[in-house]
Amino acid sequence: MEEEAPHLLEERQKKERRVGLPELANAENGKVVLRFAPNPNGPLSFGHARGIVINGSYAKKFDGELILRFDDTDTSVKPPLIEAYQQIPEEAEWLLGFPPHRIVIASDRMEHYYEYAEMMLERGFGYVCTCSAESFRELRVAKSECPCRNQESEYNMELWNKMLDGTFKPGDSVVRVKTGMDLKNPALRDWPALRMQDTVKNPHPRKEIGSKYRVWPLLDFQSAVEDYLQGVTHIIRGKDLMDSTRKQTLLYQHFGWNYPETMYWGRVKVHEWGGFSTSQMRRDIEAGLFEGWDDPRLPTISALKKRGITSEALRQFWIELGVTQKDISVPLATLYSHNTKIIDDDAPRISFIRNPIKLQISGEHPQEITTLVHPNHESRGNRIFDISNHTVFIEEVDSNKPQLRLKEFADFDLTNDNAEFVSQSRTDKRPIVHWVSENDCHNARLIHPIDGEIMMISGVVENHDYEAGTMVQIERIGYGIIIDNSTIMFTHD
RNA sequence: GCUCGUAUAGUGUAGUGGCCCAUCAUAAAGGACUCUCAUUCCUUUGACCCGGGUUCAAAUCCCGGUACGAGCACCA
Repeated sequence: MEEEAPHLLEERQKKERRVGLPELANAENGKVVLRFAPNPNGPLSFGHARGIVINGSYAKKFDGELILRFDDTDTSVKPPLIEAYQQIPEEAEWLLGFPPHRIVIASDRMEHYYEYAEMMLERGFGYVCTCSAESFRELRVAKSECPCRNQESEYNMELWNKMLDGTFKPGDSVVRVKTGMDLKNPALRDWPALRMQDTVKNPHPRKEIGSKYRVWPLLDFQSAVEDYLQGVTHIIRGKDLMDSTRKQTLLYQHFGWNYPETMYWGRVKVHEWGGFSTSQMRRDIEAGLFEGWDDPRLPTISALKKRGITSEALRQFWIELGVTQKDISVPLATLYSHNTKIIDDDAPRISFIRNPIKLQISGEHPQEITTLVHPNHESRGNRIFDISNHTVFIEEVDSNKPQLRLKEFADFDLTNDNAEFVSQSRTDKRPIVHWVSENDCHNARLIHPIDGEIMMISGVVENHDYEAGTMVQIERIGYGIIIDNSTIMFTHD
């Protein structure tokens, strides 16, 4: 049987659960080229991370390339932010663990777009349309052609030159791709490829570009041409761009090109954040509602990084969600759970006392207590608390417990601010609370972003010399990241 | 209005006609370990949108409905 019908044996096998990313159609090892193309109108946000992680992971898996492309062709509606040109590649590298293989800036590639626009006009599958946006909208709905559609290519070139030399003004004309006004899908009918922008009034923020160009490509055209020029083999993007694929495929047919393989993901919301738009965040920051792009309340990559979310957790999170076209809403708990698994084994334990209450200790007791930096790793060393002055701090919420055990120290009975030593060994089920000795702590604050507010919790923290950026486990509170010697940012439970 | 897409436990996700009285994770609840409300481990709860059809056999294919989302921008 093995020889005659091996497939029958194979089919008996239990199907294994697929883990990780789904298969990529027509992917040849070493020849896969993917791209992620954000508008640099702000630094990367949580949602962008999906594009970086998914495309980057496929590039890595197939030993291919990831292009990071700045689609910065709009200077008025969503103008680029100059800092983003540097910040985005840094954030992309942080997220991926490797830098993008190529970086392409659309505003550096205008001559190419012009070249293909002219080719389109010369070959007769594009035309300069001088109808107003409103009147064309009516034509699109009515499935009727506009008069400009049947112009000779010489005349189109004439009008094109009027766009280039500024005889035409923004709004006067636009270059359209001839796809058909009778197409079933209204979104595809003779779509606009290039338009004019007033770059004197709204100069491009890159100073080498500034007011250099009047005519600018729109996304569908620029992206399509650039994907071709860069040899992109696979496009993975949001399903809101499905009609973009259809538009671009029609353009590719005109040029005689083959469109890349495409995959889409659905819309993602986070329970705690709702939707998020870069433009809106930019307005809010400029209005002073937030401290900056890395304000811990914001769903940006820089904020998450600053709060102590690891890139590894972000990668696992997005890969786990996969590339389904479902519109989903996920809780942050999922991301936090990944993060906990990554940091816990390494995070030193530290005591932070919120709203500290000072306690005088009476009775015979040890002068010094030693406890582990990490309960699962003795090799990580000890923490030492000196209580020779008989003074410790506990949290205010613990101070109303008449009987308690100071963790790793001893059982005590409380009366007001006095703690009577009972026993060093554990004698009953009294609650165990964390504490610090007055001799080994200093004033500190815990920054806790919650519900759109930033709570500043003052207290005392045990003395430590952890560097900024160290992830710690704050005993009985959660995980946090060291900001400086007297500041910890709360990361999550 | 036209066009397109999606629909599996609370939340995500696997599943492409028999292996599925449905996978894994997360969440919740309970428990073990533990001198943290941490980590680790164990247990439990819990789902194929609805209605037809095709087939010996459907979560999986087809049709209809419903719900949700997206596009129809001189934004990306």
